[in-house]
Amino acid sequence: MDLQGVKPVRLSARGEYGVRAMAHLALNYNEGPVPLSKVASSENISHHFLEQIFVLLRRGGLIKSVRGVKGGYMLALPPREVCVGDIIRVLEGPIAPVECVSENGGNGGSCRCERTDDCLARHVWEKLRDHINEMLDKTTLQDMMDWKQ
Amino acid sequence: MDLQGVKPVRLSARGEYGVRAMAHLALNYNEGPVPLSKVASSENISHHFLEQIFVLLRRGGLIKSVRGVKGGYMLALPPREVCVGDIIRVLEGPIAPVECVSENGGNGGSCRCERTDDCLARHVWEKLRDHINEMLDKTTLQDMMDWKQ
DNA sequence: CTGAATCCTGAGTAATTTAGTATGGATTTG
DNA sequence: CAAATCCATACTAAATTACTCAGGATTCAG
Repeated sequence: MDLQGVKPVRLSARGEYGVRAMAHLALNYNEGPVPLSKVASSENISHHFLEQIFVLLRRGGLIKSVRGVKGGYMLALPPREVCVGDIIRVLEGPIAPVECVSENGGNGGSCRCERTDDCLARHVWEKLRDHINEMLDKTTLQDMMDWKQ
Repeated sequence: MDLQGVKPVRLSARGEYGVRAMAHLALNYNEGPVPLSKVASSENISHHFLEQIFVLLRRGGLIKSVRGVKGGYMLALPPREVCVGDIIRVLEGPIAPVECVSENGGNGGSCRCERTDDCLARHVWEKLRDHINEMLDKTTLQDMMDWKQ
């Protein structure tokens, strides 16, 4: 068994691109819509793939769109009010290290372990899940811009 | 695009099973080797798949094996000295949310974003990576047993 | 009022990864 | 020697990922 290409606790390209694209929109907040082609080329993301990502972000209420010539996308809220956790959850679903401790998880979903209370590992997964969510929810797009120097 | 089956920041079955199996061995520390079949059946894990996991754990120095009848596996160190982060890294490689901030990553690997310094997202990934590793490195098998009541 | 720039929608797909299975060999104890 | 165990390599079906493809709808400029 090779361990090449095995990467734990990873985001998919959707989440990674999505956060980068949202940061791009944050930098242009209040300057009118930014066309998708602009974001795609400047962030080096496939145009069509980014289109799919923006569909999810729009449906999730994180961005607004303007159609037609001079159209484009813009943040639906000020950068201070959009956190990275929101972006990732909209693009990838609930954040959890294993199914057991996922939102819908518990025991209803496709949990790989049928025990609940007497599972020694469960508490680790819960703590990890909460750590990750808390950190991502505390970090806003504004924070990301402020870190830049 | 459906969001079914999309789960961010997940462990693979290898990591999840591995931690459960190690916890099982921890409960039997200093009581002689535990046969793989015992762990597999009691943890509801495929025998052959768990065999592959134990190969990695042994090569990683986390467990020792005894061959033959009455053989089996046991922790190579006391539960206090084995952390969850070690287990996951042995089974799944370096823990990082995106390639850019992975061990080998930086810019050498297959990073999806070629910018390094001026990437607004980078700092978020670094903080998230450090948060996750720190939490998993602070949690030992002994801690997991102590949490049980 | 037409053409270009944009957003919008759904289907399709090649490559990779995952979570195993299959097969058989090596070692030790009773 | 037989059974229980570990050890090693190769294979594979299903799912997922990261897109591409094809075309439609809307708006603005000239």
